[in-house]
Amino acid sequence: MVDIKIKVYNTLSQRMEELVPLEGNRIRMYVCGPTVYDSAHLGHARAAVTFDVIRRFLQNVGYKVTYARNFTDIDDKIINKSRQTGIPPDEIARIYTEEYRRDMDALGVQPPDFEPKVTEHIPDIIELIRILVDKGFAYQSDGDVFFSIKKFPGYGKLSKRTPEEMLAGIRIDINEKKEDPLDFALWKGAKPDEPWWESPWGKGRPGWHIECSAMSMKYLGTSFEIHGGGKDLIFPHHENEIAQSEAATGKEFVKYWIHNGLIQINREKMSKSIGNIINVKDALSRWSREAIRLFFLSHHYQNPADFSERTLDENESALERLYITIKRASDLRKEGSLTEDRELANSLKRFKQSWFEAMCNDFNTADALGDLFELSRAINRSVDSIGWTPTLDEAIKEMKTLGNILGILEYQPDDYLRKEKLSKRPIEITEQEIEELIRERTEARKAKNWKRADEIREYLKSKGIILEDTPKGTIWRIKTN
RNA sequence: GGCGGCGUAGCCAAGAGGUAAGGCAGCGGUCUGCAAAACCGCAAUACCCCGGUUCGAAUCCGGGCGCCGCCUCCA
Repeated sequence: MVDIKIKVYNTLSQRMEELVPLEGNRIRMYVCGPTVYDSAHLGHARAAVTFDVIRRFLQNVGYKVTYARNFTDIDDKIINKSRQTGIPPDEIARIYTEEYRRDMDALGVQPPDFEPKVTEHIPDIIELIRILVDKGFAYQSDGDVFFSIKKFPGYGKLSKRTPEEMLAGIRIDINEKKEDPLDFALWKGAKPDEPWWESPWGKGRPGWHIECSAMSMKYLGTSFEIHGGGKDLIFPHHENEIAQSEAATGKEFVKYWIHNGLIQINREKMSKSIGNIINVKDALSRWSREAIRLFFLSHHYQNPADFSERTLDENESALERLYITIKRASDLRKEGSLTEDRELANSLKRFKQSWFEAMCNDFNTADALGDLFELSRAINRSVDSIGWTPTLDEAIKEMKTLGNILGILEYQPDDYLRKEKLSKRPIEITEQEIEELIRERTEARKAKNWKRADEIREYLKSKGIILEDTPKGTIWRIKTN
């Protein structure tokens, strides 16, 4: 059994609640994945990283987590893209699905247990719509099938507005096929040149919301613990999912609704129309994946996160600090005091506990990171004052473990400090040349030829290489900024 | 117009009744041939403003000001 109390903010109740599984210690979570018609951007990345960390944390404290994230691979946007490019819709979907997987992998996001695609679940979707029609929640109208929001009394409970309020601000075109302007499509009759599937209502394709109901219930059951996604999905997407699912099953669909805040660029929404989209690939060409994760995690997941190059640079520097700590502690000779470092042991205990408290408080990664940095300082202090002790090994191990739950500190220190950074800012010098110059400089230093030694260090610095003279010799790393 | 959120040091960002985490940048010191890294120290004295509740408020309440999101495809 899991004996730790985790509090989560539930969008549905608008308050913090204790996370309690519907049964046993199993947590099922479904997160809305991308519509695959274009490259993944930082918004997709944040959602993926947020729930990746939630999943890792829940697993770490002992929950058995089943995680599903869908691909919407048939949709108006895909069809439009196909028209623009001449590439068939299924090919568009295939290209961007693969790209999304590569991008998420590059960000260190672990693949979900299930990644269902809409086009592979048409029969499940049709079956769900049929149930809704049979129960009188949905009606057919000229080849389309609509959900009748009037029939579902709870409509608006997630987004906290009544149908009257929604109607007041409505800007959508009035569709005369609908009985009520707020009704939404479950099934769309095929127009000429559109992909279609056979259904009891004629040729067509699923509406946008029904897929997530059908697929989440298929893989996770008619009721499950966590459903997540970006805040922008609360209405209408998630509101509609609740209506469809609960109308069909008569049961509560999801216990906890979790929504991550959106990425902003210069205090402004990131969007196609503004033209300020930052792709995952572009971000990764400039910053390490862990610096990007650190950027997300240094904000509470519910808050907006304002992107800027400066902030990302700062996160890269901060990450470097942690890796340098690991490196200098790991490089110590395992000799000297075999007794434990009491002070470090106490710090370790304290910061570890504080870290878990932060994570249990609605996955407050920003707070938790503070503990990681404090642990880092405690480790450095121990290295400076005592040197190697068994406690030090333990502290480093723990620091990595806590970092790993956040999906950081997964590199070997040298791989991060040299190779990873090298790939971000190519330098015009080879590792061999660097090593050779370091040897020459070491000789110069032995001869107390400080002029030559400083010359070499300055030269390497101009190439983006930082040298450090340590008791064990000279080490190098790539300059951060 | 309706609904929701935000405003904390030069910058980023936690905290949400008990006297301001952490990171980046900066300054001073220790260490160093000099550096770098690390460590120590300094740095918010009204936490947007004005009132109120309280022994006590950045945290709660009321009123302003500024900014943002959703209501339309969107992570």
